[in-house]
This record gives sequence, C-alpha cells and structure tokens, in this order.
Amino acid sequence: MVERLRGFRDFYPEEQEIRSDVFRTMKDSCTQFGFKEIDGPSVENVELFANKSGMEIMNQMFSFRDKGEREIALIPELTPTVSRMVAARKDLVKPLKWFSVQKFWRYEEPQSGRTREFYQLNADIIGSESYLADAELISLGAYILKSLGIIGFTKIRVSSRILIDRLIEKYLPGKREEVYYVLDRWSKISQPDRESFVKENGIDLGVLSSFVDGKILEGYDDPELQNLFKIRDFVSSSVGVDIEIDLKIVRGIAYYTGCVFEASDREDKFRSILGGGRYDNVIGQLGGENTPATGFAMGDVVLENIMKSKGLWVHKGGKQIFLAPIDQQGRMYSTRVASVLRSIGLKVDLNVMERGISKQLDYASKMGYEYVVILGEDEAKKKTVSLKILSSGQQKEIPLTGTDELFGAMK
RNA sequence: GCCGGGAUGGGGUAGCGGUGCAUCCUUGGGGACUGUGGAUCCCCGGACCCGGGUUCAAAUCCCGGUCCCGGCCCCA
Repeated sequence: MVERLRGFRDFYPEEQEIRSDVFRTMKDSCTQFGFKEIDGPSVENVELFANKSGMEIMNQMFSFRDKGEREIALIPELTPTVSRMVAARKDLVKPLKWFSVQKFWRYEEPQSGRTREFYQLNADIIGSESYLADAELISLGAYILKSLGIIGFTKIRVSSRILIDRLIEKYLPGKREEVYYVLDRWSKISQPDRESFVKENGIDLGVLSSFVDGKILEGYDDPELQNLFKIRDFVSSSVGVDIEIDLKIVRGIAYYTGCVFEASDREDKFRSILGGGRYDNVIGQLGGENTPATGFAMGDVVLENIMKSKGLWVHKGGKQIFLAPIDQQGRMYSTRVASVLRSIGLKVDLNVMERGISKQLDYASKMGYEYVVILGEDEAKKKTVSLKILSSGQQKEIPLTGTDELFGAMK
C-alpha cells in the first residue's frame, strides 16, 4: 500500500465536520468585523519569497522547477501573495480589510503543533498606518478566540519593534540582534544559559532584566508606547479582552516594522496560536506604492491541540434523521418522505442497503443519528411516518402532513 | 538538517529465539429471525513496517531505510 506523505494529514468525516465548524466560526467572525474574503494561488514564483524572507524560509519551502523551467514553490505564508495582489492593483480603495483561510506548506520536521501542510486564517488591514488598524486587528483575533470558546485559556501580548529599537539604542546600543535573540527565547532557555549568553555578548543583565519584566517602561515617555496603551484600551473596549504589553514579544520575522503581537495558551504548553504584526515596507518592496499594512495568521494545528486539551474539539451539528424502510413499499415511500423532510431543511440520510430493520437501527445508532424514521407498507398506506428517538427508544406514528411543525423544532 | 523513543488485522492489544493455523477485545461484510430485534444466533474477511544479516530456527536478536510520536533549529 502507498503511504501518506510525511507530515501530511487525512481528514475523515468525523474529524472534518469539526474542522468545518471551526473554520466557519473564524470566517463568520471576520465577516462580522467587515473583512472581505480573498483567495489566491497555491504556488508562486520563488522570487516572491526570496526577496523578503531570508535564507531560512527558502530552505523550508516545497519548491521545484515546472515544465516551463520556472522555479516555483508551494506557498509557505500569505503575506507575500497579499502584498503582490495589492501592489498589482492601484485602484483598490483603502483601507482594505481582507481575510482568507487556506492551505500552506513548509518542508520541516513534523512535531507537536507542526505539520508540513496546514491551514491558516490570515487577516490583514492594508492602507492604514494608524494604531487603530493594529487595534482592530487584535480585536478581531481576540473575538475569534472568544467565539471558539478559548479566550479564557489564552493570553494576548503586544509589543512594538519601534519601541524596542529605541530602548535598545538608548540602553544597550549596538546589541539589537543579540537582544532580539535572547528576548524571543527568554522563557524557553534556562537561567544559566541566559546568564552565559548575556555575558558572552557583553549585555548588561540588569538592564536586560528590566526589558523582560517591563520595569524599563516605567516613566518612559514615547509616542510608540502611548500607541500601545491606546491599542490596549481599544481592544478592551471593543471586545472586552485584556491584552498585555510585553517586550519579550519580538516575533522572528524579518519584515515586521512596528506593532507585533501574539496569542498563546496561558500555561505556555503549546506553540503560539496566533501571531502577527505591522509590515509597512513589503508592498513597496514588491514594486507597489509604499503602503502601510498590518496582519496576523492563525494556524489550525496548534488551535486543534489547545481545543482538544480543553475538550472543545467536538462537532456541534444539527439533528440528523435516518430513514429506515423495512419492505419494498417502504423503500418507494421513503423517497417521498425524504423529499418532504429535506424541503423543510432537515438533514436526511436514506438507507441504500436492502437489509432488515435490525441492521438499519444498528447502523443509525453507530453513525450517531438522533432519529430514525421507520417506513413500511402500513405507513405508506396511511401516509404517516413512525419516528423513533434513539436516545430514549420512544416511538410514535405521525401523519406526513404534520411533519413540518414536529421536525421544525428539531433543527 | 540534527537528536531521542516507537512500529503486531481498520482501532486497541498479548507474545519478545522453537511449544496448535500469532492471543484477546473491538470494528467491517453476509445470512437467519419476514414490522421494532440499535437483539440473539451462525458464517466470512483482516496483522508481525520494508530490506539485509546472525541462527538449525526470527514477530522476537543485529544493521540500514521508511513512517509515527517527541525535542533542537526555525516559526512566515
């Protein structure tokens, strides 16, 4: 048998229906915030990523040469595509609020929270350099976490590269790379490792500690810090979620220019669930007008880990009905009953095996149906249906013309 | 790319050099029961990851590979 490729996943119905619920929740949230859905290609010319993303990303792409000798790659992220789309259209009315849910690919070692093919929700606001755009975007992220029922298990932290750069310039001049590196990994590395790294790189541990705990911000007056305060207040007011200003949030991406943020579970047991920031230079670098932009991405893999750990990875579907004909008259009649029930919006599964009532009930039960409608010669003659409620075993016969009101309440 | 730990029917497992056709549960298909049996009874299907090696003998020991689960790197 041919095996599934490493790092890829199959989704069987019982799994897929949950995924559909989750994606629908995310998309509905975006729509409620006035974001418009977009979609783009699954492959792009590698140059699109080469320019902006650096070496690491090049090594982690599924790239190949096509029949026309073009070097192309399965997209590892959306930002370059979005930027390309914006750069190509000068007539777009700003600001743009766009979102998409689609697949991405990265050739990495699969492990917890990471696969080679995954879905991401991307949301971007393009054309506004105001803190309002960052605040609206973070609000959207918080709203989605709320809609999914996990806001209580997560924390959202925000920072700014402009602010960090100024602080580094003032207190630890010339150590930008090193400070970024150690802040990003602060909670992942041990105390002795921190100290030796700091010592080796000639960084003052006392000053660095005040970055970590935020003491350095006390009494510091800076317009970018004021923006972070405003963002915090905006999010609190718009979605009732408290976010935290934390200088340890630097994000690894080369192209971020201002506000950066991420959401993670409170115990930091998983990878970050959502991450993003401001990328004001990318669209201009791709040949478009200089256009400020901010966005975030949220992957399905970590989300699934967290929701499963909280028992929230479950399907919340409507009632489903199985039609079980027990004889030839019942089979003919069942198509008519199916038609009537479907016309009032119910999900109706019709038996397609010529087998007895026992096996049909067994099947319906294993498939998780709530109701079975038993149909035979008697029902066909009387124009009725026999409704059996599987959870209780109760059964009653009702006229087909009366199904509207009866089943209406089931939806 | 690097480092650990794993791999027995669809799922979960027992066996860890030879003792009956690889154990048990579950799952799947069919039949009987010809309107209540999501029962019962009967029948059937289905596995030692792949390739080498050691040995009289390998699911079992050794080596390599593949895949899975973690971790590093990195996280767009």
